[in-house]
This record gives sequence, C-alpha cells and structure tokens, in this order.
Amino acid sequence: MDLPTTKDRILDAAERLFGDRGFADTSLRTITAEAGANLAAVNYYFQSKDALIQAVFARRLGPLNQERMDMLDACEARAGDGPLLIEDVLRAFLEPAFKVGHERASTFGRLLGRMYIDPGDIFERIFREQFGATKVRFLGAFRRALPELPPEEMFWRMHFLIGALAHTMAGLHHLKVTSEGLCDASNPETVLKRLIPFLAAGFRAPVPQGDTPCDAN
Amino acid sequence: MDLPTTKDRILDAAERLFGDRGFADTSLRTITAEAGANLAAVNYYFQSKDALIQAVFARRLGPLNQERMDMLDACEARAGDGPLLIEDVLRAFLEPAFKVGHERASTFGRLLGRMYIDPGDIFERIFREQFGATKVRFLGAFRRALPELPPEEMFWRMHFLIGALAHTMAGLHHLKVTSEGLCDASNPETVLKRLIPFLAAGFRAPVPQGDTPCDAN
DNA sequence: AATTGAATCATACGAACGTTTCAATCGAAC
DNA sequence: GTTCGATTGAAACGTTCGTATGATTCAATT
Repeated sequence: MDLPTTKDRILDAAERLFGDRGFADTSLRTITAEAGANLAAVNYYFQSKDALIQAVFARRLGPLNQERMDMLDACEARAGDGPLLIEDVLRAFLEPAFKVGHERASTFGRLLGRMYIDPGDIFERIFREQFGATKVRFLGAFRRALPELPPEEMFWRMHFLIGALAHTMAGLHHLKVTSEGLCDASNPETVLKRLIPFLAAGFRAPVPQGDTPCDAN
Repeated sequence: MDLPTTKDRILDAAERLFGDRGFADTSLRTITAEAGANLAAVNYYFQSKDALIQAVFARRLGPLNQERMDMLDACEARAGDGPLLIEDVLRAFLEPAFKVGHERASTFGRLLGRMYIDPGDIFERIFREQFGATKVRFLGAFRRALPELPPEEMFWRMHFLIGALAHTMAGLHHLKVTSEGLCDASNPETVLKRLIPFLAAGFRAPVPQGDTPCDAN
C-alpha cells in the first residue's frame, strides 16, 4: 500500500478543517501543519486558497453526483413506463450524500451544508458546475413522480428538501445535544429511514391555494 | 424623529454585512465605514467583535422568540382542553421568523440561517441563551399536537423543520435563481403558505419502523 | 466662564494572513 | 556519477485584521 501523497494529505486536512471551522477561519498554515506538509505546498499543488477549496469539493462532488445519477437510472429502469415512486427518487438523491458524509466521519457533510450558506462567487460557481446536470435530472424525476404538482410548488418543495438535507448533514451534532443523546446518526440508514418518509409526505401534501390555512390573530 | 444613534447604525450595518458575507469575512473597518462611524466606536460601545456579533443577534432574537411564545399562547388558549393543530404550532414558530426576516429585507434571515451552520463557541452560547426556553416550550406543543409520535422521532422531525426554516430563510435568493424567477418570496405569507403544509404533512407522516421503505440496489 | 464626562476621532501596535521567492533535496534517466 | 525536473523547505513579503491609546470635540452642568 502506498502512503498518501502530500497533495492528498492536504486535501484530507483541508476537508476536515474547513468542515470544522469554516473556510475563512481555517488558515493554510493550520492545514499544512495538520497534513505534515510545508506551507508552500498549497500554492505549489493548487494555485491559491480558493482553488484549494474548489479542489476539496470537486474530489467528492463528482463521484457523489454520479452515484445519484446511477441510482436514479436504476429507479427509472425498474419503473419502466409506470409511475416513479417519490421515495425512490428521494433515496437516489439523499443516500449518496449521507454515505459520503458517513465515510468521511461526517466532515464532508458539514462542508456540504456550509456551502449552501456561505457567500461568495466561489460557491456559486462550484454549485453551477457540480450540481447543474444533477438539478435538471432530478427535477425531471420529481415531476414524473408527482405530475400533478405545479412547477412553482415543485421548486419550493425541492428548496425545502435541500434545506432539510443540508442542515441534517451539517448539524447532526446539534441534534445529538438537543435530544440529549436520544437521536443517534452514526448509521446513514438510520437517518434516511426517518428523513425519506418525512420528505415524501411533505412532497405529497395537497397544494395550498387561495387564503392561508391557519392564522393565529 | 430622531436620527439613529451611532450604536444603532453600527448594529444595522453589522447585521447586513454579516448576513451578506459572513462573520469572518466582514471586518470592523467595513462595518464602521458603512455605518459612517469611526473604527474605534465598535470597541467603545461593544467590547470586541465577538460581543458585537452577540449584540446583533440579541437585538432581534429576544423579540422574535417572545412573539413566538405569544402566538403559541394564543393557540393554546384557543384550543382549550382540545387537541393542538400542528399547523397552528408550526405557524407560531415560523411566522415571527419570516416576519423579522422580511422587515429587515431578509438580511437577518440569512444571519439566522448562518448561525446554525457556523461553528464556534459564540453561536453555541447564543443558541443556548436565546433558544433554550423556546425549544422546551415548542417541544411540549409539538408533543401535544402529535401525542402518538415517539420522542426520538419528534426530535428528528424538529431537526428537519429547523433545516427547512434555516435554509429557506438563508437561501431565498438561491431559490429565485434556480426556479428562474418563478418562485418569489417577497411576501412572508407566500412562503408560509407553502412551508407550513409541507412540514405539517411531514410531521404527520407514519412513523417508520423496521426495515427500509425502499432500496435501490 | 470653567468644568466635566460622554462621544468621536486619527493613529499605531502586534499578530496572523495568503502569497512569493529561492535554495535545498530527491529520484530516475542517461 | 552526473544531470535534470519535480518536490520540499525556510524565510520573507506586503496586506489586513482586531484592538488599544490618547487627543479632541461638544453639549450640559456648575
């Protein structure tokens, strides 16, 4: 077995530290110290800190979205000409994310969650490049699973889905503290078993129209 | 009418800039420049940057959680000894958040969303101090609205709720771009009309047990 | 008119940052 | 054994950061 290269050690350390402390609060000196590399190695292998951030994401996001596509392919092949089950589409979207999060001891999960919140052109570009095709593909699948849902409502519900996913991945520690240890997310399947039915029910909810369903004034 | 004081102008500028760029990427010099104040004013009125961050949150979170409690009081008074409607509890939790977000042109909304993601002891303390009582109170209300839900499942679903809320508030711009302008969130009621039914259906979903509902292997 | 205390100001300090430079080191090819 | 490109190393660059200091302004009070 080969020892991991300096480049990989830097990527590993950056992934972990970025997830723990955020991007602005993680210095290249901290990263290289943890990686056992020289400070200049970052600018040697990558060109800048921004490029390092992009590389950290690109390493995981490519395979992750590929696995999502593969699972969706299998779903659609199984469905044939029949309808698509919303639970299957949700699982194709969620399971790869939680699996990569779990393999990496959830460090990359926090990173993913952070990307949706953090500002800056860097993340908007990462988002477009890495998620563009995935978004189009899953939008079609969701439409096929719930054809009666108006397009606008579909966007809203996908937005809620992203939120639940990002916060669940980023804040599993929060949950363990809040529930006083009752909720344990050490196994990805445990999370999916609860998240998928919750979201599926939300997606199947009747479309709200006209006035508000409840007002507390 | 009085002009806003220097202290308030600093809080306003900090709120906006923290929401736009994050905490680490916003310097005190940028804040004081936007506020039309001197750099030293921050350390004069507040003691440090961390204390300024806390002050920014404290100014909004107190009234926000108070309004949540008030709305929940009204819900429970209306319900009497009868059951509590999950939609009412959700609205009491969500509406004040979206209203303060909307009044502030959604700048504080992004801030709130960011707080759940950003690391650091500062936010954990803010979270405990500001949301402790609210959490306990709403946990009870959710239990009363859905008494058949096991405690562990309830924690999970509240976790998903927080995620959908935080990401919806923080990423309304994302949604507008992704939906190509189809989804507009300029009115808080528009968001609530879609978020509450989605979440209510998720909370009412049957409790998952045993094996997984769907596997794509 | 003199005094006081809060508020604002220009300025400087030390530390940490991303980045750059250039010499030292290493392994493989000739 | 020498050469050469790839990699690593130590040190410094200029910048920006949060914070601290001491002078100055100014309205209210004596």
